[in-house]
Amino acid sequence: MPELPEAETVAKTLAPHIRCCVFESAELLRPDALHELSLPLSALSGAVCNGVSRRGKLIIAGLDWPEKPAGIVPSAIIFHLRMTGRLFMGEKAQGKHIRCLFHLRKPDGKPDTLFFDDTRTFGKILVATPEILDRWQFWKELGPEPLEIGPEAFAKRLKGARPVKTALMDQKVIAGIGNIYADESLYYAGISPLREAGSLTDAEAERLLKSLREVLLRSIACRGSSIRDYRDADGNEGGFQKSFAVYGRGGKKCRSCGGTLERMRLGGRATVFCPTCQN
DNA sequence: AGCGGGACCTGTGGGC
DNA sequence: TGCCCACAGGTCCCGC
Repeated sequence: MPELPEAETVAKTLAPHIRCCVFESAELLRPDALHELSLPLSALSGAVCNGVSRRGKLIIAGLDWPEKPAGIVPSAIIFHLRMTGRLFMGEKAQGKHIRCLFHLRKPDGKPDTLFFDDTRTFGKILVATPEILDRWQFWKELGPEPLEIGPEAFAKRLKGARPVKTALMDQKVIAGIGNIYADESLYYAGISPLREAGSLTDAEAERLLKSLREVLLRSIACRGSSIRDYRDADGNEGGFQKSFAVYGRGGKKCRSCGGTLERMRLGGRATVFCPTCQN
């Protein structure tokens, strides 16, 4: 799933469920769901969730400590859902791919459980301190947020001989863009995914950033895209998949020129574009 | 240095 | 109906 709009939607829908809840205990059903840099889940006991945010495709549950215990105290739990990770609440385990359970105590004293479910097991949980984040290369190198960066800074980051689509999907260049939103934004910007990243003019880079923002914001408004696995924290599908212009539409008609959309592989990923409208 | 390809997993859908 | 293969929203690692 989870590119930026899906991570944003999960963060938004998860927050009201877990904000102000106490983490009492956790069960790790699949050990490799825990990131190699993570503190053990036992370090969470007594933490209170102070909110849920997002950075790129990462979902971040912030932690407060009403009574600080001795020892190392985590400041956040970071979830990377990768392809098929899901976060949702429930009374008891549901589904056969639950990787981790977090037992919570709500402000009213009632129990609740946060589930981390992940069919393909690529997803990761990181119980982190600021020092751990400082050692996490992926985090340190994560590029700027596409909804915050300005056009000049964005243009400067698009460089090199590699295809512009590959650059867009590089989390070091810009955070949160995956296969869907790379293809969609390049289509709306009228730029071929094969163009050398460094060959874009300032005007083209600005157009690409504008398209990227518009696509991301439209998708966020639809609560993300559900191709197959993705659901928000309430179990609801997104709706933006109904609006795809090119993703998954190889061989179909371009909605702008009526020509046939071309499908190819680029950097190992399925890529769809209009050879007439994008150059 | 930077690229392409494969690996990591499980499930699904299409073609035969 | 059933089998096999290709493919799936993301990163990481290796060799060239």
